[in-house]
Amino acid sequence: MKILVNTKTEGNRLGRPRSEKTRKAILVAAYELLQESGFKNVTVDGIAEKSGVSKATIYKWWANKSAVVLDSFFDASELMLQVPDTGSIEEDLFMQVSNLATFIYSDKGKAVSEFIAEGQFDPNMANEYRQRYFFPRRAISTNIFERAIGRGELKQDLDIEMGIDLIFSPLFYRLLIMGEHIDENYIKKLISYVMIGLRTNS
Amino acid sequence: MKILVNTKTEGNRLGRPRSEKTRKAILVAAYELLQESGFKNVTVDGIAEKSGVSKATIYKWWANKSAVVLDSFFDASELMLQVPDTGSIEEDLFMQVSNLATFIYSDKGKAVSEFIAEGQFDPNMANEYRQRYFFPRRAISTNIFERAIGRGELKQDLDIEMGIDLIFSPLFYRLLIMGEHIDENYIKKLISYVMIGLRTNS
Amino acid sequence: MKILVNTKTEGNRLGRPRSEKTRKAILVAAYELLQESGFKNVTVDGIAEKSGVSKATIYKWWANKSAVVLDSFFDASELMLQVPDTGSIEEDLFMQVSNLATFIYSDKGKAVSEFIAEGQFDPNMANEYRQRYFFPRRAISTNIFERAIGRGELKQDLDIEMGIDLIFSPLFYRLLIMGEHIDENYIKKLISYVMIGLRTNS
Amino acid sequence: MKILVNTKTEGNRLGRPRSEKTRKAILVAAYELLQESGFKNVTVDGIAEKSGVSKATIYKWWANKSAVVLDSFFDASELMLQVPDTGSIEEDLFMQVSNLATFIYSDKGKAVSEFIAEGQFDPNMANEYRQRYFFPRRAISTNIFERAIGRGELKQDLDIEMGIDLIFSPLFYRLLIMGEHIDENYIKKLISYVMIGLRTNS
DNA sequence: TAGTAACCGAGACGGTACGTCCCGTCTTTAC
DNA sequence: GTAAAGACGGGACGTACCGTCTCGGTTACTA
Repeated sequence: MKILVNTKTEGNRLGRPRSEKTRKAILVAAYELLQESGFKNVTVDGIAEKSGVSKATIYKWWANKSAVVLDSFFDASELMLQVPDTGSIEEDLFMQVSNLATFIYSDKGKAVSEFIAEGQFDPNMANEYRQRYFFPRRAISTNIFERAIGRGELKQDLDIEMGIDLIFSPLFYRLLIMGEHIDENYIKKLISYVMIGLRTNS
Repeated sequence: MKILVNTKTEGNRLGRPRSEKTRKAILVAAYELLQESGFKNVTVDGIAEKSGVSKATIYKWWANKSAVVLDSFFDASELMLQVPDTGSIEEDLFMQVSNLATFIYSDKGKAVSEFIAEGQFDPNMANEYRQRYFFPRRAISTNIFERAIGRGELKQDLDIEMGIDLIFSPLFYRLLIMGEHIDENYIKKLISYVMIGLRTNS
Repeated sequence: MKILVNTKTEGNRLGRPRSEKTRKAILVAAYELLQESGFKNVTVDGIAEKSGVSKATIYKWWANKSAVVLDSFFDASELMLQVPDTGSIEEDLFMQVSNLATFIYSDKGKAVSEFIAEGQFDPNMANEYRQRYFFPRRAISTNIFERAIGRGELKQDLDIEMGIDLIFSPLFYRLLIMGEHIDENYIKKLISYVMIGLRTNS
Repeated sequence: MKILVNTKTEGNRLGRPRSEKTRKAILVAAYELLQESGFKNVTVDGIAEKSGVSKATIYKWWANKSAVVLDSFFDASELMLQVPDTGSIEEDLFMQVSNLATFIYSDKGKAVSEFIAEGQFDPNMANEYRQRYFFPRRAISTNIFERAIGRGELKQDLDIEMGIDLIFSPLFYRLLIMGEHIDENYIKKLISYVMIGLRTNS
């Protein structure tokens, strides 16, 4: 499931092997700069200086600034995705959405909206974070919905993809377009509204 | 309702008045470049050259590139917002959402996602397009919802803001994050799912 | 006779005029760096930093490092070319050659051999210093020879170009290829040897 | 007389001996690149790739790019220096100078001026080509002059070094500074002019 | 015939400079 | 005062080549 930006098939043994220390130094520097200054203000020169690595080395392994920074983000987020399983679809979804919301509004999470923004101008980047960030999260939600269907809580013929869209998209709409935070009440109400339409008896 | 980027004009009377021809030339050039090359590839030098206007003049009236280009977009979209009123909430919403979707996926509309993207790095810009683009559209939706409540179609105590979020946010989620188009069937199904939760009898 | 690298026809009046201060700052910085570090170690970044001018400005007016540095050299050498006229061809030539030798072996003059060197890889540069440095000097020598012919000292049908070559080329041969200095005795002996072949009665 | 760049070999016996095949491959590749692209455009990476040898190996045996390329030049020029002996100083010198001129203006010989150029910035290199290229040639000229003195053609107390300078330096002056070719007539005239000054009866 | 020292290919790496691009500001003259 | 023309400082970009290094693997003397 995890798609890496660059590893160049580990099986190569010819020549001097890539320095793990260097790779890590780059990612750490990139991530720190991202936290300090935000995506727009991170520069490759800056990463090079901070990490003590030459620009050429950075450009050898990553296509451009976006690629390094994105990679540094995933490298830093040791992202044990939790799979909520409380027995109630509302509970499960609430946990997942509010965890996500908490992260997205946190210092560490503010990069997410910057990545989405940059992704509008850089299709490769967009594809990358979709694969590495959003798809794994949607997979968990799919699981949550499937279990709920199995328990008879939700319609048998439910369009799960749309269910997920309904639950998560307001979060990003508020974040990206309205520029507003949402709170727990909003999430609870949202879930309760949506669930009515998805239930067995509706 | 319409908020302009720059007018400051009103009360000034001394000296040569601002040339309307120049203003228009800038906006037209900016808009054409936006269509041709996308937001990122528009440059102020480019606008100046294409319009035969000096850069100083552009910077005199607009704060930066984003401001001109955004303004050119609104100047070009002679945007008579239509207020659907079919007597059915589903019909009204379907019209509004599918119009919006059609636009957003069109050549002219692709700028919207670029503006949202740039807005993540430029709060002023974000505020600007919110005021000029999104709030007017939400106002119409509010009207649609209020009429439906009045007709008894929807709950009396409905949280209209959240209703609007539920209907519109999947469109942008798919656009900005999933990078996918949505079709009429998606919109219809979406509205039908959501409406169940908002109806009087639910 | 003087051929300038770049002035772009003084008659232009539109737009902000080129800053003489900036031009001078660049040339001064370039010349100082040339003296301090030698041609190879001069960098455009260095000139930019030392002069407080942006690299873009430098590259706007000069094609590359060589062009600026060469220009700075001529700008610094306020080169009142002296035309010796002692009444004796030997005296005249001795003055000219030993002046040249003194300069070429001085700190300021060591750039000349670096320019010639660089000229082997950059035909434009070679042409430039030929026009600005060598041709004017040869013109003076031509004058010296012509006067001597007029006085009857030298053959009427003398190949003046070759005469000049014979007098000056050993200087550069010793400088560029043998890497040796020549002294006054060498010059005197050289002139006396050559003159025998060029005299009327030979 | 022949001074090699690197041999250091002599006394070593332990370990794997240096591969002659590798040495030759490097020199051949370097020389071909020199011919194709000129000195400035030869890169060590290029030599390594073309020869199938690693950069480290190149740097193990030569100090830098200049050293390899210069060495490749001498390796390629199987330079049986001919010693003209026609019985006439004019004839002997004409043969030597015109041979040199022909070479210097040929494709293979254009490297000479590039070496001289590079030598201005790299004293080691300058010393190297002086020892390997110019001194052997001057030795032959010395021989020619000495024989002529022995035959009574030239002055007994002739400054031979200066005689050689006078004959050869115009060739390089024209090549390096004027950027011009010289032809047979030039050489003949040059020799006849110079000889007058050097003869017994002058 | 086994050790071992030196050789060698592959290629990663730090460093330094390059020349380009675009931003937003400033400085002229012309209207 | 408005405007065109265009010079300018700043700052980042991505590229190129240098010379050094670190691996794994090879080769041929010497014990």
